[in-house]
Amino acid sequence: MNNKIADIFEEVSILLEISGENKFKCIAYSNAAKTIRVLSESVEALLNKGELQNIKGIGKGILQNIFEIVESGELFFHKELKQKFPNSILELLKIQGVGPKKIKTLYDKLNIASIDDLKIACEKNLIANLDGFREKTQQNFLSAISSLSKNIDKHLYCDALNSAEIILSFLKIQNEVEQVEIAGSIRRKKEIIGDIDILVSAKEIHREKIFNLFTQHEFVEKILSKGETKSSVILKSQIQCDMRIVDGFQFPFALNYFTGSKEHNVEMRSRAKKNGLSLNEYEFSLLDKKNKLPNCKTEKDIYKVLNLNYIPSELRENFGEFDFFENNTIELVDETMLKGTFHCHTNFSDGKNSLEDMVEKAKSLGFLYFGIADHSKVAVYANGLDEKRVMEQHKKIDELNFKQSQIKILKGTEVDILRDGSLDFSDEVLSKFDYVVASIHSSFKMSKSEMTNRIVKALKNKYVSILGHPTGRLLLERDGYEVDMNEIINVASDFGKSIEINSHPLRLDLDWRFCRYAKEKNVKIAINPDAHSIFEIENVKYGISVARKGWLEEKDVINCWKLDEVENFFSNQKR
DNA sequence: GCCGTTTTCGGCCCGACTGTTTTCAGTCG
Repeated sequence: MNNKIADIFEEVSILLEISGENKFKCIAYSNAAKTIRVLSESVEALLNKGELQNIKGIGKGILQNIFEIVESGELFFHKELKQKFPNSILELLKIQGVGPKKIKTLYDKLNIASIDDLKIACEKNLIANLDGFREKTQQNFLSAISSLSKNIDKHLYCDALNSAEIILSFLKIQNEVEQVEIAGSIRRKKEIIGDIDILVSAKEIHREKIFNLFTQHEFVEKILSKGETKSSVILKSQIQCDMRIVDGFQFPFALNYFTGSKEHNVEMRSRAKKNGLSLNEYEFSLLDKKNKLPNCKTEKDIYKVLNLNYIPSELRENFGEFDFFENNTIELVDETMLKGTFHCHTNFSDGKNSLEDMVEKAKSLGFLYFGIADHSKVAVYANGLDEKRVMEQHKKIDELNFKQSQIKILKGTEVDILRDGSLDFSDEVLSKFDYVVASIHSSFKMSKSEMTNRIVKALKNKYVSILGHPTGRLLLERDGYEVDMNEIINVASDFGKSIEINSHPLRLDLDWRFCRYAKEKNVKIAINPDAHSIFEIENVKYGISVARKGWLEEKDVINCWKLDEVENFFSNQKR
């Protein structure tokens, strides 16, 4: 229900904008949608308890609307708005340079209500004759429509990071560049990245040269815009990259601003105002001339002026960080804290490398323990192990453990959760492993409640230690299966089970948005690479990013624990 | 439509860039 209400409010917000409504009314609906989407309790429950109206951003009008949707399943006001325009009209927003105002004009004057309509109108040269539109705008529309079909507006975090790091190293060696940092959603470690933001500080006389070096570099495919402080390009990797250059003293302000998120910035500026200051991307300025202008050399100083402790970039989503950092700080988990991992495949099933090679790689990464979890027998496509081959693998692991003591190899399995929630090995076989990762690899299309029950049943098996990739999503490729993640976390909490953050760049599943709830419920997290080769073991770094973004600390992540603590955790689960 | 440590009305974050204009509206982040 929460998502349904959020969807409706989001659409209302956009449709009101297209209708030319007061923009703050639109923002109010959009804010309400965002607030409702991230509630950890259902709207119905909050409504029953009479607590819904206490939530910031939900006033009298929105509350009435929520009540109507809960009661009748729809919102009359929303239906009425929708009837004013064809359904397809919202897709026009996907086009770069098209916003609500242009949509209104295009619809009123030329009856354009879809991307196809717009393309045809451009090709017929109809746009260039509209008031406020000319030839250039028409060309831009056509080019934006063609990039849309190339899907260049969304990228995996790892791909965007790789491209960004190439640019970063190029800029770092330029003499004219004083400071350079990756900002934007990469710095916030979002799982999906729209574009790359690079921030540079340099003397004004050098700016033009740096912009030229950047835009004329061989990694650039196309220049989108070039101004005095900002330049945008499309890279050969098909990712848009924006670069800004500011003065040295402006750098912390600009870094903070261009890291975002937008929602975080809005709150920063509103807090500045309450402190008699105005904040922009370059500096603080005084609203009340009687005050003294604060001196800020770092981002930490900026937060301090606003009576906040330093907020790590990953947490800047206006997701509760402002309340928390007024009086608290947090030391987020980081890569140096990892002592091992639990979900790696070998060539016993569908991994590319041998047990020995995988263990050697784990040693080289400084791990103290290393869990093997090959597929179970039903995963025929992945050469899953039957009971006999499990025993062979266990024998091999015992031998390797006997031969060396630098790293402890743990015996695990990634057992399939079958359609009915039972597991692919009997309890007797499961009892022979040090730990068990249980995952779904089949029958994705079940109803939300069936899928939730399926996973809950598996979690209740006393031999299950860790729930693997809890939604099965493949980012930008396949949505996860429908599942009530709050309920899964509740059950994991009741039964002392761990949930995996699968660190494969395509998965990053558990999603960071649920980590904080898991932490609240004392559900421990395992950061697992799901490695199918020695190189993929290093993917744990992406899992660390998710964990940081999900507010997790060393104590919340079992891979950060000592070997005996981990072994105790697993054996206690079986009691 | 929401909100309040200058409260029940009058604000609501702020600036760069583009493309259209000839001073600015729209979009974007």
